[in-house]
Amino acid sequence: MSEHIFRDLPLFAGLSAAHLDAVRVGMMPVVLAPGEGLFAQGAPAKRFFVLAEGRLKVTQVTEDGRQIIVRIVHPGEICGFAPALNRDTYPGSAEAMVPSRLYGWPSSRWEAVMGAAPSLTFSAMRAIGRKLDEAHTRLREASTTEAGQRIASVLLRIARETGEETAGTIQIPFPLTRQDVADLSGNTLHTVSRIMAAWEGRGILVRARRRVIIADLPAFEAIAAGT
Amino acid sequence: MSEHIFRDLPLFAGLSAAHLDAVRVGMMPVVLAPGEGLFAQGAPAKRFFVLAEGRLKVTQVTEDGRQIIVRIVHPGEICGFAPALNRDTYPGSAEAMVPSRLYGWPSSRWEAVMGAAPSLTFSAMRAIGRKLDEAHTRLREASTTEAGQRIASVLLRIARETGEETAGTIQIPFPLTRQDVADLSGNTLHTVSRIMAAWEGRGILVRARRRVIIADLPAFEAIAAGT
DNA sequence: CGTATTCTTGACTTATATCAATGTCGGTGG
DNA sequence: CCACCGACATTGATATAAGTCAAGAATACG
Repeated sequence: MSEHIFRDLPLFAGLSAAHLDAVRVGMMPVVLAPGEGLFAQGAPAKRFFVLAEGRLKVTQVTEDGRQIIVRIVHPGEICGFAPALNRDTYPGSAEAMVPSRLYGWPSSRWEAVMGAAPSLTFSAMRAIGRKLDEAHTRLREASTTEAGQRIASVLLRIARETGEETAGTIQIPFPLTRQDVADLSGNTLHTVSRIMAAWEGRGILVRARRRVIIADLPAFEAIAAGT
Repeated sequence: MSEHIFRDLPLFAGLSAAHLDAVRVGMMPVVLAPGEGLFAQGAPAKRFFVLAEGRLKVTQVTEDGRQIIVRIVHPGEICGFAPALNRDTYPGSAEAMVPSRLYGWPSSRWEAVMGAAPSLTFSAMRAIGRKLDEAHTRLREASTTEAGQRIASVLLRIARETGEETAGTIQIPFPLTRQDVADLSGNTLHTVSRIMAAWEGRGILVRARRRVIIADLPAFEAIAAGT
C-alpha cells in the first residue's frame, strides 16, 4: 500500500529497498479535515509525522490564553519531531488549515527511521536548522522592528515559500485569517487589520476574506526591509 | 595531544578508538580572550566548534545596528553549526564573554565527524532542537508578556542552566551587562535598568556591576511566571 | 587620578494594546 | 431562495507600557 508516497516525498527519494522497508515499519497514513487537530501541546509525543499534502499550523498557547503560530508546515516537511529534542510531550499543538494527508510513525521508530539512511537524518537536521534560523529572524524582528514591517516580513516569507503567481499578483494558497497573521507576527488582530487596511488603500494588497494576495511585490519588499 | 578533551566533553564520551581518530582529523584547538570574536555574521562558514571551557555569546545585528543575543554557548555545546543548515555563511557572530577554550573543525568535516558515531549526530540534533525550543519560548514571550516578566524569564533560564548557589543566593557565573540582558530579553538598556533597580529595592536582586545575583528565587520565579 | 565603561534616573513621546461597537461576508436551514 | 447566524473584519476612542532623548553618577581600569 501507499507505494506512491516514496516517489512523492523528496525526503524519501533514493533509498534502497531495504531502507524503504525499514521506513515502512509502523508507518500509518493520517487524513485531517480543516480545523482538525493532529496533536496537542503537552500531550505525550506518541508519534511523529511527514506531511504529504495540505497545510498545518503549529501553535503554542500561554497560560493566559494568548497564542502564537510557531510555524506553518508545508508538504514534504517533518513535524512532531519531539523525539529529536529528547522530550516526551509535544511543545505545541498542530492543526490542519486545509484538508491534509500525512504519514505517522511511533516515536520509538525515530532513530530507526532516521537511521535507515544518513541522508534522511541530515535532511531532518537541516529542516530543524532552518526552523531555528527562522525563529531567530522572527525573534530579532520581534524586538527591533515595528508592527507593519513584521507583518510584511512574515507574509513575504510565506509568499516566497509557497506563493502562487496569478496575473501579476501573488496569492498565498491557503486561508490565513487576520488572527492568524496576528499570531504569526506578534500583534493583535486589531493592529493587523488597521495596517492591512491601509495597504489595501495604497493598492499594495488585495482585500479578500481569509486570503492574502500581494498586488505590489516591490512595495511589499520595501516595507519588509524597513522602507 | 589534547587527549583529555575526549574525556572532558560528554559529547565525545564512549566513542571507539577508530571513531575518535576520525573525529581528530582536521581538529584544531582555539583560545579566545574576553571580547574576542570567533566568527562574524555573514562570513563564510569555514569551521564549526565545540566549546570546551568558557562562555560565548552569539549575536545577530539588524541593518539599523540593533542587536540581539541569539544564544549563550555553554561548555560542551556545539556552535557554528551552519553546515547543518546547509548554508555557507554564519547567521550570527560569536564572541567570548570570558577566557574560552574550544576545538574547531573545517566545515567539510561536518558529516564525517557527525557520522563517526550516530550518538554524536543525535546529540547534535538534540542540541539544535533544544535551541529551537528555547527560541520558540522567547518568541512566544516576546509578543505576549511584558518587559519585566521577559527579563526574569531569561535570567531564570540562564541561572538554571549555569547558576552557582552561594549563601542562599544564586549567581550567574559570568559577566552580564545590563545591555546584554536587554539584548537577551528584547528590551532597551533603560527599561532593563529601571526594572532591575526596582527589584533591588524589593530585595529580589543584589546590585552588582556586570553580574547578576538572584537573592529571592521564589519571588523571581513568580515574576517570570507572570506573578 | 583621570578616563572610559557601565549604570541610573527623569521628562517626554509614541506605538500599540485594550475596550467597545459596528459592519460584512458566507454558509445553513427553514 | 432568502433570512438568519456565526465567524471574520473594520474602525474609533482611550490608556499605557516602553522607547527616546538627555544628563549625570558610580565603578573599573590603565
